[in-house]
This record gives sequence, structure tokens and C-alpha cells, in this order.
Amino acid sequence: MDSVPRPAQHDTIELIRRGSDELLTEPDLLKKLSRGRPLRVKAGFDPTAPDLHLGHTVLINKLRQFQDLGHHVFFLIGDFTGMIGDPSGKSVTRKPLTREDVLVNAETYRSQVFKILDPERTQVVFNSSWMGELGADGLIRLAAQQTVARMLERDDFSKRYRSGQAIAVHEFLYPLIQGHDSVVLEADVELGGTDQKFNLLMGRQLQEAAGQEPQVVITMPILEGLDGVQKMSKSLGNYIAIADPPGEMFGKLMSLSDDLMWRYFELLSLRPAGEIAAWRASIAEGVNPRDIKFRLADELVGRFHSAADAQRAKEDFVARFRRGAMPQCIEDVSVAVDAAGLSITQLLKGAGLVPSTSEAMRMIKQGAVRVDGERISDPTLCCAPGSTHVYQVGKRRFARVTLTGD
RNA sequence: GGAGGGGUUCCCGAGCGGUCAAAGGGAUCAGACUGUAAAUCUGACGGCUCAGCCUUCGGAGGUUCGAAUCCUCCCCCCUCCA
Repeated sequence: MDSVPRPAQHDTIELIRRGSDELLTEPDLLKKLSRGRPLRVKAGFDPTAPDLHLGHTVLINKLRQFQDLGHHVFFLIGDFTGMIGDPSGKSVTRKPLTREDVLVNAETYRSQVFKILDPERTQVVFNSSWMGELGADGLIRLAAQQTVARMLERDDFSKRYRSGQAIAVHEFLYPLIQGHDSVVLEADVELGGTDQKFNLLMGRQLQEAAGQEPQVVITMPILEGLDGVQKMSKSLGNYIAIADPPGEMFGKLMSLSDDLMWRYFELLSLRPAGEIAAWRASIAEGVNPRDIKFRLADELVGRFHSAADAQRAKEDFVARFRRGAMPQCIEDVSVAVDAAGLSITQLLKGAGLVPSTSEAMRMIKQGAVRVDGERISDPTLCCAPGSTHVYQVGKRRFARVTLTGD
């Protein structure tokens, strides 16, 4: 492994600090960097959500930055902790995952995360591989290292405690196990979202107790989802997956509100901060925010797909939403029908354009349904077998439907 | 072990014998407008053979002409006391 250049450590720290929320502590980081050996950088991920989204990339980009500086990343899949359920934030009971689920999810992570990370400098690890052996006695010894009062310092625990909400005993174990992971991995640095701060700090304490030098903790800001309020997450459905197809990703980015767009620039864009500030200023002088948003969508689609994909997605977007054109590729669907033909409501449902005939009825009443671009208003319209037309519901749902007789 | 409070349509949350497919908010979808799948405004938002019908208010029974609303049993969640 190559070594870290000695000089300019303060520049390095500035680089590392950029975009982060907190870095604890800087002297510790300086000390670690000064040794000139690659640091062991740890970040934990949930085994339940294999779809990586832009929210994850805020942190993963930072990991990548460490790799570019010559350090080594431990991509920890919290399969053991996943069984507990992370009590951070809202605690919704999770369905238990099987061993196979976890492995499948891990594979999905692997395939997606290396769009950003350097595989040469990444080691994927599972905390079940050491937690399983810890045993009940080990767990109790671990639990003995912290006090209830200390646990209650955690913001969401203390809030819940004060407001009389339940805190299950096992929820206290989560930060302990996460901290123990750092001990096992001998982590030099751990990254997490700002909501992970308590858990990250637990690692420092447990490492010290184990006679190790405490890890440096870096928290990254949490990216809001498409709604602009709640954090981006798959379960809330407000996310942009890095595996989303170019058109989808482009469209979702364009659907950000003009205000939220700046947050995305701040946390996701790799453009120089000065450039972004200049764009921001240009809005005040009358530049259309849409055009700035195009740049955001361009950059991100380009990063996860290609510049050509981004270009195509943009052209398609402009054609569809500014000029009302049909999308470039429309899915072909065939629907079986008997000689009597099929009512339009049945057809729309059969083609998967609406979930129910009631919904089809509503859409027709609201003027959302078009056949070959012509708006239709008759819900009793009957379609004959053998025909092929492009059916459209709203601006975004299209299908070229062929009615096949039997 | 004891006392109390709850489970309502995707979510939150009203309703507490008929006027309830069920207020309000959120999310979502559609239409209009537009500078964009921004913002704003309007509307829709259980299913169906759709101006009519059918199935919903934790589950199963019951009372009633009529129940989300009353009664019985059961399941689940929460709080307090021990």
C-alpha cells in the first residue's frame, strides 16, 4: 500500500472537512495523518435497503475522497445490527432478514457502490462475522461499559424518555455494537450521517476502553428527499436511486423545488462552490431556475450514467414537457381481448396504466387520457381487437397497446 | 398482578346510532397556468358492468328498521402503579 504524502496535512484536513458537518477531533486526525500510513476508514450500511440513492452518495463520495488520498475503506454491512433494527429516528418494526436476503442485498450494494468507490481500496465486511461469536457473556460485558444515564444522553432517547414513549432495552445495544465494530476493525475514522453522531462517538469510548486510539468521527449532512422535508429514504419513496434510468433520474431532479435544488448542489455537486454561488446570484438577475436545475440534472445523470445519456434525457425532457411531445421510447404492451372488443377503462387497467377501472374512470373524467395524442372524454369507448394505439394517462404514463384477439 | 388509554380509508387524525365511502392535514394523481415533473390555483383520491351497485372503520358474534359509533368475547399497542 502506498503512503500518504507528509506535507500539507492542513490542506488535507480542509479537503476532508469540506461538505462535512462535524469532524471530531481535528488534533486526532492530524496525529493519525502524520504517521503517514493509510487510515482505516469505516462506514456502516443497513442490510435492508440495497437500493443506493443520492442520500447515500453524500457519504460515499467522502469515502471515495479518502480513497483518493490513499486510505482504505471498510464498507460494513450491518447484518447483525440489522436484526436489532436501528432505533435512530423513527423506530418502525422491521421484518427479520434471512441470511440469503442479506447476501443478496450485499451483492446489490457491491454492484452499485463501486460506481463510486475504488474496489482496490474497499473491503466489504459483515458485523455478524464477529458479533455471532461474541455470545451472551460478551454482550453483557459490552453492555457493562456504558451507563443508562450516558445512553439517555442520546437525543432521540432522551426525547422519547421525557415524552413517555417506550424505549426497548435492546435499543441500547445498537450503539454499543456499532462501537464494538470499530474496536474489531481498529477503525481510524468512522463516517456517518449527523443522526449517527452518538453511535459514532460510542466507538471512540469503546476503543479507548479497549486500549486503542479513538477513531476520528466525521458526520455528513443528511440529504432531504424529493419532498424537501424528510430525509431521503427508500421507505418514504422520496428518493433518487443511483440505479434509476437516465430519464427517470433526470425527471426526478427536475421535479425538485427551486429552493431544494440548492441543497442538492451543496451536498452532491462536485462543481466549485464559487461557480454555484454565481449561478445562485444569476437567478436574482432573472435567469430561469429551470436552466440552473438542468445543470444539476446534467451533472448527476452524467456521473451515474454518461454525458450522452444526460444529453438524451434532457432533450427528451424538453420535448415532452415544454412541447408536449411523446417520449422517445414507449413500452409495447399487448392485451388479450375477445371479439366484442374492450372498454377503454378495462384496456387502461389491462395495460398497467392505471391500477383499477375506477381510477381509469376518474382519469377520463379529469381529461387525463389521450389516445394517439387525442384527448378522449367518453368512458364507454370500446376498442376493437387488432388495433394498436398509443395510450397516455397524464403527462408521464404511456404505452403502445396492441389488442390481440384469440 | 392492578388501574387507565387506544386500534378508523397510504400516513397522521376527527367522528361516537341514521344526513358516513367517513371531517381536516400530509402524501399521491389529474387539470389549468407556467419559467420545470418548480411555485400557485382547481379537482380527484376503496372497488365494480360507474348518475347504479358492492366491500370497508383490529377480529368474531350480538342488539337495532339502521352501527365506525351500543353490548359480549378475542387479538394487538401504549401509559401509570406494583
